[in-house]
Amino acid sequence: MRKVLKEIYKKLYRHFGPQHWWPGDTPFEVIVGAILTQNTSWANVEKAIASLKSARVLSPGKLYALKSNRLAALVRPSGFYNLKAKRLRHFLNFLFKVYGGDLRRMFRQKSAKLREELLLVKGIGPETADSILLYAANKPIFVVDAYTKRILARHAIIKEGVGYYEVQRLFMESLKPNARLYNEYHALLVKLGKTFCKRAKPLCGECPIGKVKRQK
DNA sequence: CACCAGGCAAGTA
DNA sequence: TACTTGCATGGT
Repeated sequence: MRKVLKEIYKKLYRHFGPQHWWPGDTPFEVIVGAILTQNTSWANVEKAIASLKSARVLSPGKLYALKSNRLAALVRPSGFYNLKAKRLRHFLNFLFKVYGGDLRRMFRQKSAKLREELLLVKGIGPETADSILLYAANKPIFVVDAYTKRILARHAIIKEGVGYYEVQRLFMESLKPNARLYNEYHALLVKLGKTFCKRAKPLCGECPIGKVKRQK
């Protein structure tokens, strides 16, 4: 089992190559993207980020100073705009209250502690918290999503319906704690999922990891 | 037309 | 604990 996940990574990387995921200009942009992308395609998130940039408000202080309805209007292209405006606000409240609005200070916090704090923010669940830790803070925390579970289940590496933390632990106990690796691996799993592992039509025959030896 | 996209909170049982 | 639903839009 320890080796299976490494083998899958190699196959995915050979097949798809590097994904250049989360090309945000700043860590703050990545965090905003992590909240806006919830249940939303990345293309629409980019439109929302672009509108924030053109309004020149894509920084913690500027965003914090916006009225809620103005913020909602700016993030409208990403969908769920009223909800997401609130969620951004909740995060900013936390950031300013606990870390004085200073992201670098926040990232200096121990990742386990920061993770707990992020999960207390309304609108930030496990996947978003881990995305922030990995993609914005560059901490070696593995991000699990629906594709990750589905792909592993299809290859009989896990059972259907296992919890987020079980899957996360599996990755983190099998791989060295390397943020660069976790970053690429998660992105590759999403890529594979979109290509071959949709719910409606499983195409595991053509899947590049289809022939991985499955052990228990 | 149905279904999905890089989820989460709140309500219910 | 484990489901269910609202949240809103744009692409395929």
